[in-house]
Amino acid sequence: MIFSKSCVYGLRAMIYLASISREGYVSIKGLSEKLDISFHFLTKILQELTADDLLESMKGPKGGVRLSKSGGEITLKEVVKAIDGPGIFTECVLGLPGCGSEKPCPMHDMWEGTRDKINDVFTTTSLQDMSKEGKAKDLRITPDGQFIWG
Amino acid sequence: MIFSKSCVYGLRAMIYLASISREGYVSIKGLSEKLDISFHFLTKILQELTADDLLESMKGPKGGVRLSKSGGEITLKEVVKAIDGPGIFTECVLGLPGCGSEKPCPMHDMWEGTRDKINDVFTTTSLQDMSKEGKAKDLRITPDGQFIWG
DNA sequence: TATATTTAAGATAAAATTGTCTTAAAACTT
DNA sequence: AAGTTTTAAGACAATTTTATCTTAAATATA
Ligand code: FES
Ligand code: FES
Repeated sequence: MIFSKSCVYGLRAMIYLASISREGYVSIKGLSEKLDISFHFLTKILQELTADDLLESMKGPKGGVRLSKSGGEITLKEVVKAIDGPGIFTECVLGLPGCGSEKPCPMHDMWEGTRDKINDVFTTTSLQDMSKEGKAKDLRITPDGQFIWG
Repeated sequence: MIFSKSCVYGLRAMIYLASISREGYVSIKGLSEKLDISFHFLTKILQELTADDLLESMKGPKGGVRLSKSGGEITLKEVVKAIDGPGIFTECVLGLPGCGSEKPCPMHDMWEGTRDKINDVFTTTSLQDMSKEGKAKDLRITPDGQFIWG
């Protein structure tokens, strides 16, 4: 798997949040049921996104989370970086420290272009792009496919 | 990290093996010292590659491992598949089962092209390509940079 | 103010990955 | 044939990731 499970769960949640109104907060409990993710685990992941200012949270009744800015202003890269860190966009594919800075590894040249492509597509794609795509074509964001947009 | 540590160690070892003669076997002990990888851990990884017929092994004095075919005939993809499995070349980036086969996920279209690029570059690059590159330019394949080609 | 709801934070547990150690089996050397 | 070297295999341990559970803090509502 290219991303950690935490990261995948975070992406699913963020794409869903981008598909709904940002008026008011969405409870994590409700989110976890809708997306079929463990409530406590999802809570932790969303806390990371809140700490990274991609989400705003509110305690108490009527509390929950919501995107801190419009879905069109949040890139997939921001979400991945907040959860898995920037590694996939920057690290040496052979795990050597300081990719490119000093002597690179043999795979550097073949990998750099691919990594740039990954970086480009995650930088230029927003949560809104994904939620529009998913909603328009009624695509899956849960394994069982029971998820319903809107 | 895009690949597991096992996979990275396996790639480093295979690239090095492609840089030397296939006459005779190379002891894993010597390999592990040269590459600065735990002997027992490396042994396990190379066993997977042997089971996958990318390496041949021989027990006893003068024993060790060697590439089962020339470095030009083994692709990076084969090595990755043997250790980490085919996931990165085939799986849904959102972790959903059966990417593309039934309803895809919202990220499918943006990801498929990128994944194809990863697949292409790992399919068209051989161990020999990497060992030639590394040897010609004296590049690193260990973190400390103490590794010496040849 | 008291109570219920909900996130925050951190302790704990389970599972997967990474790493080490021991014993067995095979092949060479003497 | 006996002893040494080396991979094979699997038990064991440490670490990281994933998941659960408990308590605290904040907010709304009655
Ligand atoms: S140094 Fe290895 S990918 Fe850049
Ligand atoms: S279905 Fe998600 S990437 Fe193909």
